[in-house]
Formats: sequence, C-alpha cells, structure tokens
Amino acid sequence: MSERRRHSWMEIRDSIRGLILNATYGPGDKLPRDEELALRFGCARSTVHRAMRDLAQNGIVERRRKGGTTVRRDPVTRATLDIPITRLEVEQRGYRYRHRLIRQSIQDTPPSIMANFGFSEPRAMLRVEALHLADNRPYIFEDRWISLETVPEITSVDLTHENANEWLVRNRPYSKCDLRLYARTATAGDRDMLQAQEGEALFVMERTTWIDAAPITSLCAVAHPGYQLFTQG
Amino acid sequence: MSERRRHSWMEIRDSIRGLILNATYGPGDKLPRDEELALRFGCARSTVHRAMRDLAQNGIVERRRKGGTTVRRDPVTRATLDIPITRLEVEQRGYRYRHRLIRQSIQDTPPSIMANFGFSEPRAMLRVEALHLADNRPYIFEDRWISLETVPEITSVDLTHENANEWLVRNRPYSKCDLRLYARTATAGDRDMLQAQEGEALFVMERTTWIDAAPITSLCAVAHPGYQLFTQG
DNA sequence: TACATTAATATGTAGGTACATATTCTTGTC
DNA sequence: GACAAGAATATGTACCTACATATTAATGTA
Repeated sequence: MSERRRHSWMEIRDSIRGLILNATYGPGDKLPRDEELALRFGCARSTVHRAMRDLAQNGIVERRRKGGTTVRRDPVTRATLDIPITRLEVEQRGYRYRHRLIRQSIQDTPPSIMANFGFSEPRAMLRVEALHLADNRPYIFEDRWISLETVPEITSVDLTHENANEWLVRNRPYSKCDLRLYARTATAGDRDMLQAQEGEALFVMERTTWIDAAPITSLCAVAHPGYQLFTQG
Repeated sequence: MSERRRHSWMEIRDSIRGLILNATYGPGDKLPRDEELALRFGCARSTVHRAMRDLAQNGIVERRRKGGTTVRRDPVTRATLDIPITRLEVEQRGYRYRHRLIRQSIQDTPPSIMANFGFSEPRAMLRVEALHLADNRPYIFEDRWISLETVPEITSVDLTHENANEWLVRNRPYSKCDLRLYARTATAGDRDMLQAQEGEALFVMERTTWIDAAPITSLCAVAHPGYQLFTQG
C-alpha cells in the first residue's frame, strides 16, 4: 500500500524550503526534528539530514544539537568567491603573465597588519612588495607580509623567480582566510606602479590566512583600474 | 589484532590533504579510488567520501564519476561571502535604518542588464531605484531590475514602505546568483545621491539572481565612500 | 576509420543501525 | 532563588549494504 519510492535529498531539501517559503515555518520558527520530517516525507533520517546540511550551508536554516533546527531570521545572499592565483587569472584572460619583485625586507608589522592578524604587539615579518603584469601592463600590485615563525623556509625562496603568491598557495594550505574588499582612490604612488590616473578608483583585496591559529600571511592587493571580481555559479 | 578505532572524516580529510601537501600526489595527479583509500586508512568508504566532498568543495580536488579524483591543477582561494539584507547590515552597525524609493517604472532592459541575464532581446521589467540610509546618511544606492514574468506580484507591492531588497529575499528564493564586484569613480550624480566627493572611489556590487532558469532580479548597488565588504569565518 | 552500442567502473546517494556530542531541561541541594 | 549535577534529546558521525548515475573504455559494425 505505502508506495515507498526513493526520495533524493534535493527533493527533500526543496520540500523543506517550500515549507519555509509558503510561510508554514517563518523566520525564527523551529522546524520539526529530522526524524519527524523523515517520517512525514517517507524517507530516511539521513536523507533529511543531507537536505538540512545543504540548507544550513546556504544560510536558510540554523542547526544546533539538542537545540533543533530554526529558520534563519535574517536571510543572506551567500556567494562563493574563487580567487585563483594571479598568474592563472592573467593567463585565462589570454595575456602573458609576468611578475616583478619590487622590494623584500624583514620589518616589524605596522598597525594595519597587526589588526588583520589580531596581534597586540608588532612582530618581525617578511614584507614582499611585488607587481603582477599582464602583457607587460600592471595587473595587480601586492604588499604582502609573511610570518617568519610559521613559514621559516620562505627566506630561502628566490622570490624574483617564483612569486610569493604561488609559492604560499602551493606550499602552505590555510585553514582560515579573512577577506576584505573595498575601493580606494589612486594616489601618486599608484600612478607609477599601476599606471592609474591619479584619482581613479582602484579595487582592493586584503587577505589574511592562518593555519589553525598560526598566522601565515596578510596581504593588500591593489588591482589595475577596471578590474572586476566575480563569482560564477 | 587490527585495532579499528573510529576515524573522523576530518582526520581523513587532513590525511589526504597531507598527501597532497607533501607532494605524494601533485597537481593534476589522480588519487586512488575512495575504496582503496578507505582500506589504506582503515575506515569506511563513506568516511573517505565525506572527506573528499569537503576537499572538493574547498577547491583542493576535483571529482568525476568514473573519472576518479584528481588534485586540482590550479589552487584557488575560496571564500564565502555573506551579503545580508541591507537593513540588517545597517542595524548591526548600530545605525537606524531608513529607505527611500527614488523612482519606479516599467522599462525595457538596457544592454548591461540584458548581458547580466543573458538575454538577446530587451524585455520589459520593473526598474526600482532606491536609497538605503544609515542614520539618515546615504549607505547604498541600488538600481534594480525585476522580472515581471517571474515575479508578477511585485507590481502590487508598495515599495515605498517595504523595500524591494527585503521583499524579494523573503519571498523569492533564488537557485543561482551571479556576483560582480568592482570599484568606480563617483560621478556628479553620485555626489548628490551618496554624498560622495566627485572623483571619490566607490565600491560597486552587481548581483543577478535566477530561480532555476527564470530571471528574478539584477541590481547594481553602489555603496557609500569607505564601504568595506568582508568575510568572517 | 568512424560511429554506435555495450560493458566496466568510480563516484554519488538512499536506507539503516549504533553511538557520539553538544546543549537544554530537570532535579537536587544549599 | 541560585547554582551545580545529572538526565534527556536533537543533531552529528561512522559504518554498512545496495543501487543509481555518469563517464570512460571496449567492442562490434558499416
């Protein structure tokens, strides 16, 4: 009698989302337990769980052990940004990539970098300033600080040849990454470095990474005028 | 004899990542099948699968049915951006939120919006221009186009009271979202609208959403000078 | 050789059981 | 009433089996 067809977790997810959409469960409401929903939908709890994980990941619901599942009170637009290594980005646009090391020295971290890492005291780090070029035109200028404690090998890498961006991404995975994006007006310094008109709007990406609690690198990347960052998918 | 302790998928994930990091498997290499790895690590295939899903999601490996798992040739920095509804963003910063409808009319889509949606022909859509304010100071100006076919009810919503941003996010879930971020120089129009100095750098977010293949909305949001977008987590 | 058909295979998913873990709720003690 | 200890409970995970599905590889046919 009870026709037990197999339900895909995406079907279940859409059903649950439907319940939220048609206001059966509104923002802040508690959803039934997984087991209860499984019974109701005629599927296994693991399938409901799979669906719920997806909804939670997409910011639709929040889940807490024992606390149950609640509909998020504040919907968000959640987007995944892929920031490829710069060489690849340049090559994918059909340009020839080049890279120029501008400066490299060991310095104490300034307040901005301390803030990014959450340091209360300055620390000595390797500061690397480099320019990425696309067909010999400036593409991105990066001012990067690298932890000497977490990444001691970096001092023996020839950064004129291999750039720090690539070396780190290939050799130091990170477990945490903070990203900060904003617009900045080009200064006189940018004019020479990025061939930007003074006063032109520049896109800035600040990125700080850690492996567990250990700081790896913090950088401020300023893109050439006209640069766009986008998601696909 | 064979001590079969339970392995968490995160342990397994870290082990696999370790294999990639210490160059046992380099970029482009094919990893062993899940089953083989499960045997090697002494855990269930499902645990390896769980670990692999995480690695795939974070851009470390790529998986294809029958094709197997390969180490991504081009590492990426993957970050999740949460863009809350603007009212919440304002209120979380401790300001009082207000919203002003500037203009509202039905127009044919211009080329830029057609490009965002992938239209080859212009279509009539509802264009809504609105300003979000924080403590009566301009916060974000949005120029939004809403599909009349996908969202017919929108014409009967009073957008002076409830803003389109919130109405849509609460009433129209999207299955696909394209995001485009860049910097733009303030024009004379921005000066009045956003109280920006002419020539100042402004942060722009373009966002286009669909439900399945049906277009919902495409908007261009220009933030006040000094605005920053960041991830946390 | 070119192309369609079929077999082989690695990942993906559904269902189920048992237990782990993090909270919340309850109860006891002062 | 305040606080600590313990019970209750919803989600999270590990393991297993059986199939589903998407591709690649192999095979057959013109």
